[in-house]
Formats: sequence, structure tokens, C-alpha cells
Amino acid sequence: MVRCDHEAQHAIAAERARANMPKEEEVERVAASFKAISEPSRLKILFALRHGEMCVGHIVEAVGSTQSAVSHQLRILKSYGVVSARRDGQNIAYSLADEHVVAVLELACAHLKCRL
Amino acid sequence: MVRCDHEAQHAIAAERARANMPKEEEVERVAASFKAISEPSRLKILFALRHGEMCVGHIVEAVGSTQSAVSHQLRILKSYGVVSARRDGQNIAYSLADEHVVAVLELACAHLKCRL
DNA sequence: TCAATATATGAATAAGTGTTCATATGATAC
DNA sequence: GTATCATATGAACACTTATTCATATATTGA
Repeated sequence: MVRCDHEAQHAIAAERARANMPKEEEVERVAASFKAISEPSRLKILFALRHGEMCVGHIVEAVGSTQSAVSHQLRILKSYGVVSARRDGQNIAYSLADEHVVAVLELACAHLKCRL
Repeated sequence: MVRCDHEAQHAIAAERARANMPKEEEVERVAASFKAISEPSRLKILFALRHGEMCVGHIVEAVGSTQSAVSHQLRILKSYGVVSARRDGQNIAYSLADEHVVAVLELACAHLKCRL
């Protein structure tokens, strides 16, 4: 039992919040999606892919990291469904999985008042 | 110099990506914002606050964690500007900082096809 | 088949971070 | 001022994770 000066209003909100809290499993799924794009190294890759499909070598050039590091991060991004890959001869071309990813990025930048 | 079967298209994208890559500092700022909401414990707090302002005790009830853990996470959320706090007598009432936060959450859930 | 190129991956190390426990701060009521 | 309640915070520990290095896999061309 919690007592606070706004017990009346807060208690209602708290009760509703508890009743509508998504399952642990679902919370973790959403959190994982954000985690996928919460690392500077991964975010740079996503920023790069906004300009179009690219193979790994070009991504490495665009973000200025190493081949190994980029490859590791691409695997993570792919496993979270944020990017998709297709083989193209000797190369593998990566692109953003869908428009939701772009929308989230742009919304975040709007919030932070930084231009993309 | 990278060679790939779509050199023509990819090289243009890569060049544009490199030219438009936000500063390291800016990338880190965006990444930090996502990191703020990429932890299940913090995400639950945000889900709870969607139902209205609440003081810490009520948040603890809503998310089912400990007072200390919630307080630590609230500090992080606040430092990233995701929630705002106001003292209210003996309590401190927290609420979502702005509508961008809500929008990002809803967009992510749309992407994941989970209802909020 | 062999060499060369592109990409992936396993292991190891280093850095970051969430929770817990104990304690401190700050506000209210007496 | 003192006791009590709400919240914050520091330290320690466990856990996760990003990068590096070395190496493996897979595709292409000769």
C-alpha cells in the first residue's frame, strides 16, 4: 500500500498500468529491438543503409570500422530483423528491413532535434 | 577501393552515406536515447507511465521490481530526457517527457505487431 | 583444382551496466 | 528536534557485449 499526495489519481494509473503491462516476454522483445539500434556502431550502419542497399565492403567504407566488427554487428542487426541480406555473387548486399526502422530513426532524430 | 557486382549503384550509396554520416558525437547521442529505452526494466517503467503520472512507489507496484532498482533506472531515464520529474510533497512524480517518446514506443510495437 | 576475394565466426579480452545491499538525503508530522 | 516515510545513491558483484585477432567458409575466375 503506497501513500502519496496524489493517491487518488496515481493509484488509478498504477492499477491500469499493472493490468495492461505486456507480458515479460513481449517487453523483452521490444527492448531487444531497441537494443539492436542502441549501439553507435550499429546505428552508423543503419544511417548508411538509408542511402540504399550496400555490400559489406561498402558499409565498412561508409562507417569507417573494420570488416570483422561490421560483420559481427550485421549479424546482430539481421537477427533482430532490422536489416535483410541477399547474396549477390561474391558479395552479400544488406538493406534496411522495412520502413518502420526508418520511421523510428527519424522520430528519434526529431526528438533530439538533429537532422538526418 | 571495393569491387562488387553492383559497384555502380553501391558505390554511389556508400559515398553519399559517408558524406552524410552524422558526427560521432551525434550518433552517440541518438544511440544513447535508444539505449535508454532498450532495457526491459526501463521499458516497463515507460509502459507504466503511459497511463499517467506516477510517484516512485506506484511505479514500483506497477512494474513489480524493487524500490532501489526502479530509482536507479528512473535516474537514467531522466538523464536521457525520456521522463521528467516534479517534487510533490514527500513524493516525486514522474511522467513521460514528451509525445515523441510515446510515438517511438508505438511505432516499435507496430513493427513488432504487438499491441500496447 | 587453385588462387583470390568477400564475408563470417570462434575465442579472448576489455568495457559497460543492472541489481542488490546498505546507507544517505529530504520532507512531513508530531 | 525527532521519528517516519519516500526517494536517492555508492559500492560490489554478476552479467552482457563490442572489438580484435586469427581463421574458416563460400564464391568467382583461371
